[in-house]
Amino acid sequence: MINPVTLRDVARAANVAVSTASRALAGGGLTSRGTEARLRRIATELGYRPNTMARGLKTRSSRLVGLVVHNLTNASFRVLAEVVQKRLRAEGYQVILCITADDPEQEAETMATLMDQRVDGLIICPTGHNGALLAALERGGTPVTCVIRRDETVELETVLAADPEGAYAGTRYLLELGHRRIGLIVGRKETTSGRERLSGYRRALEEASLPFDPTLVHAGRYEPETGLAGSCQLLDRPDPPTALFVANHESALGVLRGLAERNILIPDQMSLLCYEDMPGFEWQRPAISVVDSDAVAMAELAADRLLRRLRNGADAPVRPSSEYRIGARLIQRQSCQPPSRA
Amino acid sequence: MINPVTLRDVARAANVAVSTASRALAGGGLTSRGTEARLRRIATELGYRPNTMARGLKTRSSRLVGLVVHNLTNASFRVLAEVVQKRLRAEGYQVILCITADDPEQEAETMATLMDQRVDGLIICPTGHNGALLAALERGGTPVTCVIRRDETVELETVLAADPEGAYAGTRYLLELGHRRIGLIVGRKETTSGRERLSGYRRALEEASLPFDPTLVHAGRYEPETGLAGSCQLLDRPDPPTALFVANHESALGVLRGLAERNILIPDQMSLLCYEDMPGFEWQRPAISVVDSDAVAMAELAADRLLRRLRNGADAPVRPSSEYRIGARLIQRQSCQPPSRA
DNA sequence: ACCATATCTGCAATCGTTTCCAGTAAAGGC
DNA sequence: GCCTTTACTGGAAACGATTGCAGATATGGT
Repeated sequence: MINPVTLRDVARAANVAVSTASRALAGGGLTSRGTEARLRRIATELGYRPNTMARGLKTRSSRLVGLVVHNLTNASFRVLAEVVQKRLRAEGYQVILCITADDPEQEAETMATLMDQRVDGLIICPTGHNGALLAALERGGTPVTCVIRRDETVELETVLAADPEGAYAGTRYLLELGHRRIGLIVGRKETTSGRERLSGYRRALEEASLPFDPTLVHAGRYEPETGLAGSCQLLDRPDPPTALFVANHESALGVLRGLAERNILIPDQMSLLCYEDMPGFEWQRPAISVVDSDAVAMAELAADRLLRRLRNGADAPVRPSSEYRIGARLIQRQSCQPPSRA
Repeated sequence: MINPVTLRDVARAANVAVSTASRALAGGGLTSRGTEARLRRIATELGYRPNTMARGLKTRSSRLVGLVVHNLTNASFRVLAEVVQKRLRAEGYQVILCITADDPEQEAETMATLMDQRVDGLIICPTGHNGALLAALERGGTPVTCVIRRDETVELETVLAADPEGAYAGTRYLLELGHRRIGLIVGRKETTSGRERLSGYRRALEEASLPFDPTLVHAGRYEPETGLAGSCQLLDRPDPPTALFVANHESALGVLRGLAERNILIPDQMSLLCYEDMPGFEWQRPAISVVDSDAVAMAELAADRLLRRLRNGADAPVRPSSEYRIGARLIQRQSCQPPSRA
């Protein structure tokens, strides 16, 4: 930096001590109104900007928070990043973006560097394999808020989608349309969302006194390839389902292709319902009906919870476990109909 | 932080001065091999992690770089964020994510806080209204690399897509298929990309000795609504074009809907070519052909250029202007055909 | 007039590092 | 064995802010 005008420069220009300058610029009425105004004027004249590192060193707060996500391709993560960044900036915090690719090792490394930066807080979608590190952070006084996924190994403030209810509502919607054979393409059982969405599906089936047919379920990673593989499995059997419930928007791309390649028309020959909304679904013709997990609300809540604890300082009342759920909404568009032939 | 084990603690535990401890852990052979090993051992035993703020205060480098983009919805920005984050992290830098919504005021505010953080460098897609601030940063010794868009008001290292060539290649491809009336849906003239893509389109037309018909061009923001409006304008005329060149992937969503609503089949009744690839295009049936501006390559190059200057320190050879262009690639899929009836 | 109080200001220590400057001890040259 | 060089190490001063403490001035009560 060529022009590092420091507090000392400001103080010198105003003929006061640095301490006075500091107090004046901090406001809070610790100096006379006169000096405060004068210092403020001189500071802006000189273009003084406080050095965050020096301040942080002294005050032990960096005004930095870490945001740790698996990627930015998934719409939930993307929204999370946008919303969190916006909300935190409004409160004077900067966001350090970290991407782990859902890899525990990268996650651990990331956390180490975030601790080095002395971040004031952390919003993370955990892999589930570094609970100890997260707990250590929290114990050290750095609030941690988990989002989208829970780390099962440890008790932390966590914001989740109401997946069981969402999947239940979606399945029930299809059932009420008259579908009896509903294919489910869902996430792996290792993930919270995978398990919970499956459970909601099963509950709706049970309630309708329909047997659970495991061959109608295809589980895989959240990728288009999964959807394609799933549609092969489900559509090419002698008794294909009349409706497909795709529990992730990335897999949905593969499913759409699977359907198109077989010239199966939506919604006339096959009803399609997806989990998690994305821009393309609304614009697609026919527009895809979805159960939206409301990533915006989740992100807002996560930011809110973290900010609350950030404000309280380390002496915040630490509840041992607090889990928040954001309700899912069924958005009916054009991709679901009663089955053509009962 | 409950456990802030400092260098002093390490030094004390090893019975040496802090300065020795500092040198030992820094490596570089300024201490005997024995003490270095011992200090290193003790440091890990105690779980010592250097305080980035204290170090930064002294060394005048924060190992932080700002990444400023308009949003994360656009695929180019998303890729930029992912790639830049990854490359910089590999070199020990953390990325501060900033989102401006293409708003000059937010951009200015963002830049101020980034300067406060004493970021070591900046990668930005500028709005074009804060050139002075960017220039000031650069002059102050903080390297700034612009990407995707250029700030016309000032000379900075800039990485751009080869938009004129890309649009030319795309248009030419359609011309060679035999199309003579090609609709263009493009960005606003205020943006570099909008102007340059239009110019490439015109050049291809001229070369083919075809007249430029301004009524075949629809310009607007990079949003689905633009595509929808554009398709209304172009498709509902008595003499609609036989091919559509959509110069942005977000508008493409609107165009796809416009076509679907009119039951116009791709590629039989209308050829469709888009600018900028996105995952959906490949999975769509028919798969959409694109001119891809290769956001990954742009991001890599931007990160490379910034890193190079970061390594050289402020004494880097500052070339007054250096503009890099990343070539576009035509990816032929299934959405383009010769026109059905000449 | 005098003292207690309230208001403001300055000095100096501190946060956790790095780095300059000496100083000590070992090594080597003669 | 003495002197120069080399190899390590320790002390102390930064970096740029905040903040406890004490001193100085103004204010008010009597």
